[in-house]
Amino acid sequence: MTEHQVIRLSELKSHCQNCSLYDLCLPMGLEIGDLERLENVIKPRQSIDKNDFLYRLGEPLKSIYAIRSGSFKTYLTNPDGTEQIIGFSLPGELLGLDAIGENQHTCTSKALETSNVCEIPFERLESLAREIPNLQHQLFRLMSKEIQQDQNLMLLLAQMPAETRLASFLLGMSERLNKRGYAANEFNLSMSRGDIANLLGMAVETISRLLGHFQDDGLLRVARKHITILNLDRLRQLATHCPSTCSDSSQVN
Amino acid sequence: MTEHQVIRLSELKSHCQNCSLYDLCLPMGLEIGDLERLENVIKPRQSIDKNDFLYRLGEPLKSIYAIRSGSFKTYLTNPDGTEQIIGFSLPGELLGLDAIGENQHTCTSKALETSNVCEIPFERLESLAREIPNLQHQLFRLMSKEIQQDQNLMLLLAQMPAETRLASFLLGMSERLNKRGYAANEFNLSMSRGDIANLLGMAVETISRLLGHFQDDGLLRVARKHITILNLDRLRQLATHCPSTCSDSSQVN
DNA sequence: TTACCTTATTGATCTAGATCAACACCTCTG
DNA sequence: CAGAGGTGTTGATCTAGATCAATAAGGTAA
Repeated sequence: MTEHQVIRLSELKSHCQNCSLYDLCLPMGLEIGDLERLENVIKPRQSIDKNDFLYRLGEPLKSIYAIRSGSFKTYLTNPDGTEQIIGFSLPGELLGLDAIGENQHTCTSKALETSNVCEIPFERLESLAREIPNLQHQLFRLMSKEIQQDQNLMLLLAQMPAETRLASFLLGMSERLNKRGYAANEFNLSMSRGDIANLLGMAVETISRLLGHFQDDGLLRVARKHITILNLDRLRQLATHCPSTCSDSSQVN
Repeated sequence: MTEHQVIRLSELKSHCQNCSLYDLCLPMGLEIGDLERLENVIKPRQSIDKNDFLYRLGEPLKSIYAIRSGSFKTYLTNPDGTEQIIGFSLPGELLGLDAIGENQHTCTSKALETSNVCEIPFERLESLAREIPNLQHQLFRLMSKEIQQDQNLMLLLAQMPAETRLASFLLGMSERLNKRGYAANEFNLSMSRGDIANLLGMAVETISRLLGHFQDDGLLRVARKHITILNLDRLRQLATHCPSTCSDSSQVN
């Protein structure tokens, strides 16, 4: 009984300090004292079942969320009811920043698998940010990063051929997962082919075929959702270099 | 002589209070006292010639900019040297927010015509934002809006046919210009066809042809850069409704 | 004014990738 | 474990819009 209570009490508070995602997430760079103040604002982690919504289009902004585990897809719904996925989110990333502008969510976020999030009431975060300069800066930084990410995707969508889009997507997943402590060359995609196709603005069939080609060319091994990258360099070439008439750019970043 | 000095002194300070763009721009919602503090931080307006850069990819973040007059195009440059326009900016809008994440600009901004901007040193703005809650909120709001805008463009690029993209673009320009006090149904495009094509991920020829069709259909009158919208309702239909078979929503899981 | 260059329009082809179609396969449920 | 609905693969066609090509119309500079 007492033990049970102790456990529950301890779970009522987030522990950013012990979190392995610390340096990817909001509290990055905060000092111990400030960190504790932030932890006091963060609500206990919540478990979200697969296919449950974290928030939906039109809901008023209450909180933003930091992903502890699992993954999400975020999408817009256009007038005719079709959805447009605008991104997948991984542990350590913040969700809900879109809502600040209108004070309500402009998109919907749905769990791709059972996931855990830290909930951060926005009003309290905002006032805390005024008191902790680093926190304010961190928030600006994270929003700015999201702008950048979106812009990079726009570039892909506007002018890159399908091959480049998919290579770039896989590379991005690899890098992001790697930052979170997973292997860079072997991972599971939590989203369906349809979701990937939707994000990248192509047909499911094209995704399937390209994965096949990549495999034939010895770039990847594809087993359903499990991807093994066999030739990172060439994948990187495909992702940056556009294959057709791009003379030669010896820029490798 | 004295008169001359007086004039110059008065120009050394921005006057958000008298600015017609007040309620679109950063100072929106600030109280008089706070507004004056912000004005003291803002550097005197600067004139930028056509084709001059406001900032360039890779430059360290010093300031963000509010457009007073004129217009800009902002673009990424990808490895092979081609550019991808990620947006056009109009008076009252803020430029440079992308740079906060990496502390350096991740894109380039170039004047489409002779323009005036207010320069706002970012560090001073950031510290002022800590002292003025409304200003902080306003900054969050504007960044969030930029995220939203980018996401909407992603939707266009990923799944809308060319006709819808262009209709949506024209409608957007009309609405934004209208907010700034210009006529909604008659305006000049300051950017070239090539720039529009690049933004929307299509070929110049397609832009030209579609503008022709829109004109034939009585939607617009096109005279080089001068656009007159003749049938706003139908243009709006084209922009939202996708023209083909949008009967039922194709859901993606 | 002419000469030159950039931007825009228009027509004729071509192709990347969408769509259509058929099938294989998981993974749930009862 | 049979049957059903979702998800993935593969092949055959089709088409929106790119590319190629030629011309026109401004703009700018001498």
